[in-house]
Amino acid sequence: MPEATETRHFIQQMIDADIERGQWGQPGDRSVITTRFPPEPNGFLHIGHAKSILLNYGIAQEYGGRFILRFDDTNPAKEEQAFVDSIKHDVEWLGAAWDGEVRFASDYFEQMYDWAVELIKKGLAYVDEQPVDDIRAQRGNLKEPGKPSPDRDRPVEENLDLFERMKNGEFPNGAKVLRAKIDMASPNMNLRDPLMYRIVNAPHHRTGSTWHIYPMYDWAHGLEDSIEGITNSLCTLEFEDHRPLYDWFIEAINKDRGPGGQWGEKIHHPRQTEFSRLAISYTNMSKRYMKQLVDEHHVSGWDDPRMITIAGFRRRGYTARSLQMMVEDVGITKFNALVDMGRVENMIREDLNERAPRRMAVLDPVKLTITNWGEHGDADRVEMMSVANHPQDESYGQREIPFGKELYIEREDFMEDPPKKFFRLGPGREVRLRAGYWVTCTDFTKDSDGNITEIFCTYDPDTKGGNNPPPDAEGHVRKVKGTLHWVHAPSALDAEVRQFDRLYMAERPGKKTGNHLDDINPDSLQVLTGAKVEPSLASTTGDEPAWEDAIRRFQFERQGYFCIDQDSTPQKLVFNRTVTLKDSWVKQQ
RNA sequence: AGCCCCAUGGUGUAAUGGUAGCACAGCUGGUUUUGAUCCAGUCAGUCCAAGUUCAAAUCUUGGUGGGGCUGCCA
Repeated sequence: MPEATETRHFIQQMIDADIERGQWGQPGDRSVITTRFPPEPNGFLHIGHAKSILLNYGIAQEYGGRFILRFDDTNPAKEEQAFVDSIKHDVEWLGAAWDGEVRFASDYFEQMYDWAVELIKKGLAYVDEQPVDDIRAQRGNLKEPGKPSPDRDRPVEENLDLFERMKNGEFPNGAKVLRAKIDMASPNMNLRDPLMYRIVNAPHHRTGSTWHIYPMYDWAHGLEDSIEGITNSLCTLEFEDHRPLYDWFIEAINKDRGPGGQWGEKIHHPRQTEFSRLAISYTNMSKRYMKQLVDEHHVSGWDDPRMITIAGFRRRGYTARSLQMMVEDVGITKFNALVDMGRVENMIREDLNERAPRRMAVLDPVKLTITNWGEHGDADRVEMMSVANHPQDESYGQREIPFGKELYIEREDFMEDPPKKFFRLGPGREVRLRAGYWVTCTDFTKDSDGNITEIFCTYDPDTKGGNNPPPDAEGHVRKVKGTLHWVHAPSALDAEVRQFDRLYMAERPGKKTGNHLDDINPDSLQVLTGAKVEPSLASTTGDEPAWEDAIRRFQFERQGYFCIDQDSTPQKLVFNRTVTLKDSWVKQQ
């Protein structure tokens, strides 16, 4: 039934109040709301970024405002065009459509430079020529105030000259910096005369060799937001202490601006609000850790299905919708929460249960031969069985699957000496083969290691389609507890199935020893090369939904959800297990 | 140690001075040609202490616990 009252998180409530008050323009005008996602193009996006992207995009959508994608490319040493492309793809895949062209911080370098000059002229910034270690030592620490730099009171004209020469590339890396003149004794370290520019003589992926100085993040970020008219700068908790600095920079620029002012109009002052970043148990969101996993080949790449990158989730078979649902589920707060990985898995189960067509696949096959198949017709005959593609959704229709004398069933569905609660096959036991027939085990063979090599059954021709047999003379209907999946041996297709488990065994990887590699799960990847799948998987069939990313996903009945991997070819099918089905039998054992 | 932020069932959240609710997980039962899904029921919470108030999860103060801040990274 319909939703109860929709609850609004603290950021929405704040924006509501701002709009009502006319914080950004006419009271009541919702369309002024502008948000942004500002990644640095130095790596792949992860699931934590998805929260930020979807929050910012969702706000813009909700208010009828704008959502901007801006690359924060202020450090030429670490950034690459290739990452720009992967990030755009991931944002798009998530369903967040940005307004107009993609923006780049580097497009604003000239404007930022002019403002820096303005601050120098206002006596609010100075060039510091000290070595980096001296600057660091003077900054003090958490309990001791800093000391002013000997360069702090350098005359304006000299600062202007030096800064221009920095820009022109007259000095080597690290020779000089531009600093804001704020308060070396501030209890907030960010306010102890923070650096605004450093010299970096390196080519930039977009501006080439135009610049020899590059703005520091703290100087640049708020200005980028201001230039783009961002109303709400949403960021994670660790930037809380930086907010006073961002405010200071904007106010410093706005000093003596406005009507009658000598510097022009005041610039826009965005409102920053912090929320907690996403943390998921058994994972780590650190870009550094992820890079190490890739570089040291603990995984196959940034898009390894075990990675929590957006690309990894995508390749694993997660849908954008499941990620959207997850972000919605965890909500927006300032509390440092640790989301259980199980919640994330539940989201993809929920989505795929609804949307994935059903198929049958035997991952670890053992042969099952029906010994009386020839007694009720041609022993070589193949009967086509009709089965629903989705038990809860008739619109998915039915498909025909072959059934015959020789089948494969799952090895774990047979026990030589099964306990009472084992509702599957064992000597003398009868089970239903889904949409096939009921079969009773009459015999089996083993190899010298004790492995089951073949199972022999008789089938009941009165149970075609898996249906109950007719009642006996007294009106009793024979019942069966278990239903097994199977494939027809002669027509089954070979497939490789990659099964993934969590990459880390610890809830918080690296927490105990300080090294996340100590918590790596050695068995996080299991490749099954001998799987047998039903022939309909060979090519796309009409019942498959039009997945927005064209990745084909299925439920393999009684197993889990699987998608076709990018390594798959018509000659060699490769499936990735996205997630298992919930399994109360495993728990019971 | 200084400054900043946070604290509600197992987990994630709601309640904005007036009945502590929802979801997931768990457990019990029902349906079921997937031990899935679905349905019903059930367990379980305001970090501690003092104060303000007719009334406190909510406001105040103090504690406790957790997170963040000492890059020429973002």
